[in-house]
Amino acid sequence: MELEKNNYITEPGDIEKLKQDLPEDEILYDLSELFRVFGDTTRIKILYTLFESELCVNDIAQLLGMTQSSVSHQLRILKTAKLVKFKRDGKQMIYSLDDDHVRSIIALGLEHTEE
Amino acid sequence: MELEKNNYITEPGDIEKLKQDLPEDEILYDLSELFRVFGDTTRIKILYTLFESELCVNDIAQLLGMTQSSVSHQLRILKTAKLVKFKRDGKQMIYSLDDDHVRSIIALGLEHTEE
DNA sequence: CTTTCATATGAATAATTGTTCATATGTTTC
DNA sequence: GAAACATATGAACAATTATTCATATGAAAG
Repeated sequence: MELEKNNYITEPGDIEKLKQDLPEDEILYDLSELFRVFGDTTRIKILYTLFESELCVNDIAQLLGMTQSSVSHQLRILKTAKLVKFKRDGKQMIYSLDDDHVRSIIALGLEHTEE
Repeated sequence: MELEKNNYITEPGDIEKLKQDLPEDEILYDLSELFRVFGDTTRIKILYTLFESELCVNDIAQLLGMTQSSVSHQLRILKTAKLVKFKRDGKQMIYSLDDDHVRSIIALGLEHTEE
């Protein structure tokens, strides 16, 4: 039988201190939620098509060889995450990137994967 | 009945041109795969704990109130994605962030969510 | 070499999620 | 107002995945 012993690098008190340094659960949840949106091939592809020009739903679907329905579903998720915005033009909805974070986040991701 | 008509913003030929500008499928898949790793609350939390100091598995588990098994499973995914690295110290495995992309990607993500 | 401690891993389960199909909403044209 | 077109949306199904439980590996201590 062992007596009390502590092989940990951190002292037991340190754990408590580190725990307090963590951001609130809600913030970390929102953060992971954002990345989850980027974490799907279809959505990444959609975002990429919008890098160059704004496009309507049908164009995106054709470009990616996907159904209109599937693209529309995914656009909704991208809208909710404020990654794309849209305007109406007659019967069509024209989608475009919402802000420059999209570009920079994807660029950073590429830097990592390309290593 | 309508005659042939084209309401699209893009000309039919443009679609083909845009299609060629898209990166290869594999690159986009790897990219979404990377973000999928960030897209889980547990893994984001683990990464965050490693922002301040390197830690062993048990410390991380205590810090986050999770089981050792669950943390270990997630660490494996983070290892595979080259987001964390580790060294052995006796019986313990000491984990730390693998490169600075982790910090910058998370920082960018926070910028977006905090808006 | 047996026990203990720290971590890893495999299988099973539960929950989440992307796509499809059918249909609804909304706009334009006649 | 009816028909045609563009997009959105709800339900169902299939696939992916995070956690748990049990157990395996591997190191240190006696």
